[in-house]
Amino acid sequence: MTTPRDALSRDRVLQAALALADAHGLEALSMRRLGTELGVEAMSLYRHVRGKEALLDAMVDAIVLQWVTETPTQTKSPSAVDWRARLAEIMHRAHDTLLDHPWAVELVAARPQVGDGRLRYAEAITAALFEAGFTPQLAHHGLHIVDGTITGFSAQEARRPTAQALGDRVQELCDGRLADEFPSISVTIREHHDHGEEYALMVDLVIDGLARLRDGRMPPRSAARANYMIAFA
Amino acid sequence: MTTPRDALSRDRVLQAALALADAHGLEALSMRRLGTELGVEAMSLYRHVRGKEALLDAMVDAIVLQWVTETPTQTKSPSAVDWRARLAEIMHRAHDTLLDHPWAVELVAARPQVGDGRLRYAEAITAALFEAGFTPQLAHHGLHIVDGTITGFSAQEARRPTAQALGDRVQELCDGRLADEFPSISVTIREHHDHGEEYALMVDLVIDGLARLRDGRMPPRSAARANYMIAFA
DNA sequence: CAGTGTAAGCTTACGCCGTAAACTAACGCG
DNA sequence: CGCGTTAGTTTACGGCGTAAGCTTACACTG
Repeated sequence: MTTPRDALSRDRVLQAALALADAHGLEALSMRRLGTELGVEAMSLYRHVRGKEALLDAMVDAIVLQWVTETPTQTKSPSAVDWRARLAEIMHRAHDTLLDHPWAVELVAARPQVGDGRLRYAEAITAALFEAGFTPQLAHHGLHIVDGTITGFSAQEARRPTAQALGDRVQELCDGRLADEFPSISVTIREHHDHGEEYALMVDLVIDGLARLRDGRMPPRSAARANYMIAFA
Repeated sequence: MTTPRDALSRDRVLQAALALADAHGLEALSMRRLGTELGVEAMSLYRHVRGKEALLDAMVDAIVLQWVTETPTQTKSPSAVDWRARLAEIMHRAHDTLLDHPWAVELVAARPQVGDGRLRYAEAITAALFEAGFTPQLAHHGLHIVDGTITGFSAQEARRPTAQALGDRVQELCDGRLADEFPSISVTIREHHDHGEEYALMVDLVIDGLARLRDGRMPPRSAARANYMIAFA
């Protein structure tokens, strides 16, 4: 009925979904609209995708995959660079990717589905830690620490612009009207703020912390959790 | 028509929404069902809540508020304890709260709305950092670092059980069937794993990093981002 | 006490959504 | 040619959020 050129395919559906989310946000991504965008009825999509949930999972995985796939201009092999640089690169790449696709933030946070992208991402981080001499146990922790940093901090970065747009109270804070109730943030909210620099700070903090962990250079445990548990159990 | 006892109110709606999400997950929370749960028609809820979005915002704020409100048994004033302990307490409390309400994870990640809860939460962290001698600039960074850690790492913890349940590939990994493609994680995936201990590790890492930041004890910047930007710009 | 304003809750309705099931039309291949 | 297979369509169902208008019951006033 149609030439092979414009035939649907799983990949074409996925790409269109990514494009639609990029252009109009996640809430605009409906099967019906996605079909329209592809010049096709909504139900046709189900030939190539199990359902919307599966599509969202695939979208997340496509994003995560970008965190670790090298661009064509990239020449050095991963093992050729210092593990610190390798981890920093992954974290910064994730950061930039999420800034480009802010809709992905909530999906990454909400959908733990394990796809090829996430596996390769986890493998890249763990391999870097192994090369740096981490024990399997610590490498495991390290993966979660790096992952948590990305999907938390870099996610927070990605949603920050929206935060300012919607903040009704934020304006009051800036005006100093809430200085009595919230004295500390009334001061800091006026701080100049370079998002990129702040994220770089966090990346360095985490990588440095990992190195100290590996070398047993962490100070004695604060036991704060134990205190907390006693106080609030 | 009804006695004041069972009259609706904004708070009753909010509490019912929290209970419904706790019991059956976020996807079960619809205005119609929430109404039914309260013995009322869906449209009645709109007398007390602007709409579903506003309700979700209120739910997030209620959760975040729990991260910094003291329980009745709590006696020490915040300033009476070490800033490290104070931060650790907030982070652990957030962790535990999110474990109790896993549906909140994606909401916290996706909804940057500033409500009273978030303001008091931000104030508590920033105040602790000020007491520890942080400059406003560094306190601002510190707030975002702590916040990012919570909403990323602790969120990741909260969704982990679901991850295992849905992981089709994870089983293959454990069986070693993917050892060629993913050698590193094939090793680490079998690591014993105490979530609480790992989170405590991260909390200590962050707090220690903040202290080093304050004291100017961070190693020279890795410049990894600069390299990355040159390589991939 | 009747009369009335007002707020709480209800009814109806509209346009979306995801998708199950059955249908049709084109192609590949014997 | 015939026929299974596959891609895409049609129709339909139940559910969603919520706009608009209606009913009811109470709180006051005169």
